[in-house]
Amino acid sequence: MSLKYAILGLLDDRSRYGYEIKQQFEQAMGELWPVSYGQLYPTLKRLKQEKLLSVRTEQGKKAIDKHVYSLTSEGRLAFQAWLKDSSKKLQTSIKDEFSLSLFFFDKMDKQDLHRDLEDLKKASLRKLGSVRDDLALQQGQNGNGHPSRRLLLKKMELYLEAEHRWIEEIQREIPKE
Amino acid sequence: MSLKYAILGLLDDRSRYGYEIKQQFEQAMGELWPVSYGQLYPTLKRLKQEKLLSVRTEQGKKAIDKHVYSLTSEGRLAFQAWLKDSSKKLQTSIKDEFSLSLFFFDKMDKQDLHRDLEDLKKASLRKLGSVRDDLALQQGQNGNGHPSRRLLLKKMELYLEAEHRWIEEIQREIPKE
DNA sequence: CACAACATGTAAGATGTTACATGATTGA
DNA sequence: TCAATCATGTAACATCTTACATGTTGTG
Repeated sequence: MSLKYAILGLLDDRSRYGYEIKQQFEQAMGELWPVSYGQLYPTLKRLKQEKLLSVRTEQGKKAIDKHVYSLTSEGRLAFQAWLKDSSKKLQTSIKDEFSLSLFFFDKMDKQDLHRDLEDLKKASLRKLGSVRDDLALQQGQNGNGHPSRRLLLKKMELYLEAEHRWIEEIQREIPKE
Repeated sequence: MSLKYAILGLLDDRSRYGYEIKQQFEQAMGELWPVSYGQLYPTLKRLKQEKLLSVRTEQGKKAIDKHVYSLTSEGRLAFQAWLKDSSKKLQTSIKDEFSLSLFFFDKMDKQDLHRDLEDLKKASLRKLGSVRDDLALQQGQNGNGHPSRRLLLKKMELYLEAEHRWIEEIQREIPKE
């Protein structure tokens, strides 16, 4: 349900075609929130069926026609209602494969585990570094980047720090045996 | 792909029936990792088709037969290979509805936003409190609980702290206007 | 000329949730 | 007797990823 409102919101400003929606969203959100065509185009189709969007075909210089989407008034209302709705949640899910594997902690080779932990820690720090670089860049071109990009990057930074701390905690707690 | 290995791992110790798998997993993982029947039973069926599990029907006192699953040797190998595999990732996803809504930050009523932020902060602190209570409990019955439960709770605590910090950062950064 | 970027889409599958459907047993 | 717990499942939907399929236009 998120892509739906991302689309509606982008079209609230002006009409756009599919390719453009993806570019714009990912440019602002960065690598933090990728959108695949395999999801985008079917969603546009569905939103059209739901009468939240209308389409017109633009024959530009290009051979391939662009399908330019606009919000219907119904679509605009739907977006505004969503934006105002206060039930939007932060979804902090901690379910992932590595965490599951800890469930079988006692069956694990402790040396393998500590090797994996080292790798995960390195990966975490690498990501953290690149996020911080991005944040610094954002700060540099002051107020130029999309404000939500800064906030998202900040969120990512805080979460990666938490991840890193957690890994170190596991390293401390689990004997190398 | 996670539930698959949760099932295989639980059956590595001994045979179990579906209901029991769910109970055992959720008891150890707590509310942090719920498993629905709508996913469990189809997955069991699929794993049987993949010949990773075998089934026998147990007619106990109950009228409803229990379907008792055991690992095949293939299943045991699959589990061990997974457990040893070092490519298991930590998946820190920061994509959720609230974060998306920040993308449309400039379209938002700032008072609504600050009200929502207050609510989210309260919800975060509530969850954090209950996680910390659980952790204290875990500490109390020393070494009695499942060790991975402690680690998962700790992870949750760190992530909720990050979430809380992030919310406060947004509150600071975005003018109330 | 080759390759990146532009532009559209479909098909299959992974991974779940929610709601429905059924019925027995146990304890208050 | 009434509710909770035990026990099994299906069906519909939701959300997203990956791989496939096709062809043009601009740039080095």
